[in-house]
Amino acid sequence: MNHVKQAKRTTIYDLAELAGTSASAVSAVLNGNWKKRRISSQLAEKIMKIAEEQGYALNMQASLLRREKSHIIGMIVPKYDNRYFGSIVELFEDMARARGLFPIITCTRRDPELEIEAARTMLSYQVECLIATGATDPDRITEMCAAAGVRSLNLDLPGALAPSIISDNFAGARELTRRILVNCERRLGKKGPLLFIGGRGSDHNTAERIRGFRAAHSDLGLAVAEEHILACGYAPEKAEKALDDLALKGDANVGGMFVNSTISLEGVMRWVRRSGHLNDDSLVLGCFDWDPFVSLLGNEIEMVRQDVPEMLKKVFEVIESGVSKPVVIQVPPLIPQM
Amino acid sequence: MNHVKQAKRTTIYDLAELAGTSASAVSAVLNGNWKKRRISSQLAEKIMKIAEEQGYALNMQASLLRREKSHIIGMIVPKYDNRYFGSIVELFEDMARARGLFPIITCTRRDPELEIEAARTMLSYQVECLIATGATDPDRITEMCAAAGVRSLNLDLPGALAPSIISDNFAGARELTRRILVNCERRLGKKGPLLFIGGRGSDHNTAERIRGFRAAHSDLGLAVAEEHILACGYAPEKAEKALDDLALKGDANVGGMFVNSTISLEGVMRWVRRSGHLNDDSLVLGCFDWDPFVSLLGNEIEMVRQDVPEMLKKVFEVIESGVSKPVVIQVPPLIPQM
DNA sequence: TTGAAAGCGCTAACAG
DNA sequence: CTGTTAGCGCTTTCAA
Repeated sequence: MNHVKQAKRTTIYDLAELAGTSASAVSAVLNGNWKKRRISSQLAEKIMKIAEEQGYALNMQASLLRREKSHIIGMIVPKYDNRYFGSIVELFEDMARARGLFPIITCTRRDPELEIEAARTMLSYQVECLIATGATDPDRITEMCAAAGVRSLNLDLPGALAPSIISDNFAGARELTRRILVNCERRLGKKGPLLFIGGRGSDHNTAERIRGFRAAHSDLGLAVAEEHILACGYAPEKAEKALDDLALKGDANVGGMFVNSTISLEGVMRWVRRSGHLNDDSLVLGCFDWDPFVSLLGNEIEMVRQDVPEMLKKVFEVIESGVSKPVVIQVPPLIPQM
Repeated sequence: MNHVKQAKRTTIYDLAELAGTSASAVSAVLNGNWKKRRISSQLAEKIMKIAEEQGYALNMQASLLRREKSHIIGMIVPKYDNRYFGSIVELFEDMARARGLFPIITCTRRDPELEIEAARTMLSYQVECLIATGATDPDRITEMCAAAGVRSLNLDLPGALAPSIISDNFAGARELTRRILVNCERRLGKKGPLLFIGGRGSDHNTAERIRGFRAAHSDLGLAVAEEHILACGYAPEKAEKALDDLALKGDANVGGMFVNSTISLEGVMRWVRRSGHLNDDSLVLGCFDWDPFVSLLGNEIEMVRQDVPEMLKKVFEVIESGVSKPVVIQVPPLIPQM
């Protein structure tokens, strides 16, 4: 093992010279397709040994330039601050590698400009496929990709121009709402109506969840007041403020809440603690999202967990099937036994 | 905007032909260094317009192959399942981009094999610098990088061969322990001794935190029993089981605990809830880590938050200064006012 | 069983 | 002010 700092990296030409052979032989051996070329195993071993000794590392840029396929797969993701996106990224990397692909991921902080900047960069890196997770403007990304002849997919939030894999937000929200209502009756003796809080009314998922929320109410003959739907955004402070505003209007005597994400739940819980509803069963909560600490919060908060493994399974199925029509695949979320 | 699916991507030669000029002019214009070449702004604008129309995207592989520097910076990170690593990744991407670097990040699940596999791949992609975050075997990575003439840095967990930026675990743990002891006295009327739980005894951070834990006890003339140091690993189940075992030995009458991470805290809290210490102030906790839900758990859990912005600032300072000696830079963690 | 050579798309001298 | 040219390191025919 030599530790000489080399100004220039070792190339296959260096190895060829050391082995007394040619660059093409070295290339073939190092790529493992040397039986096809019927290179003597003697030469092959010699080359491998020398490569090892020299600490040779392939120059992927050169390799990729010459090759037709890059085997790079890209993903853009909005945030790393919750378990949902964290598990998407972790599992995506795993599954991509298992398929011989090289995953590159970038976080765009829900910033539309950054999203398309990131997409452009990924295209420069010759991604073969780009997955836009929770993108604010997925169709713009799809258009960019299409122009470069690259396929794209939407995950979590759907787009109109590419295949989309999303949770079944309507069914999940309806069932979650139903459970919160049941818990209300059991614990408070009265059935709702509930408050909906968190998320953006403009995003598809939130709209679908509100629809499910309404459906569950009307299933039981309950009416939902317009002012009890608070799609105030995702940030904790926004949820906290929305509840303060509601309380100021003297209208905070709801028995239960449907919270649209753990991030919003953070704000809700801060408000709850502040306003003295702590742990006394007087507030019945449900959250369309999952985090291990939530079940330890002590309010028996019902959770809906999006089925990340199944969603990613579908993602790779779509990629491998070659489908690029704008279908929407809905994956049922997981709801623990009641 | 043409939406024709092109089998072949547009190159600078295509653009040059369309603009009636040469590839080098196109290259210069697209790279922004055309005033150096004193290309007429007329030509420049024409080229840019055509590039736009054609949806041209640079082939980074070709560009990088020719250029001397890749401007790619790599990071490996153990997990995405907690706020600490999540914020490291998010901020790292930001800071890298702000410096004109392209960040590539990969998650290695605390798997030593995956770590070096990932490092090797990043080297193939010509990273100029590799940051090993919380690596189980940082020195092996440093050696690989050194052999390829690439600089490397350790973050969160130190190594012996490259600069390391880590939290001041000793001081942080000592202060956290002191606070837990004060809380014990205030809430329970007795001062410790405490239990230490979570982490691996073999990792530097855990060892330093145990040292700080011990120091805070001896500052107050308290002794720490060997069997009250439970470096049982990070997984929640391991913490839960360790506490069960301790309780079985009839030795669970500790007044307070120092929990080594939010991941371990998850297991601790499950055990607490199960064993009936819920919310009754009979258990005083502190956690060397931060998560917004922890402050909502209701046990007044003291937290130490690692100073991610400051740590990453140091990382880039070291990179930019060109230092590659194995120094260890310790960043004080943040502890909220008492 | 092996080597020579072309060329992937781009950049940077250098020569006008 | 602009074009020609020589590679970057690798893969892959093709010829021997």
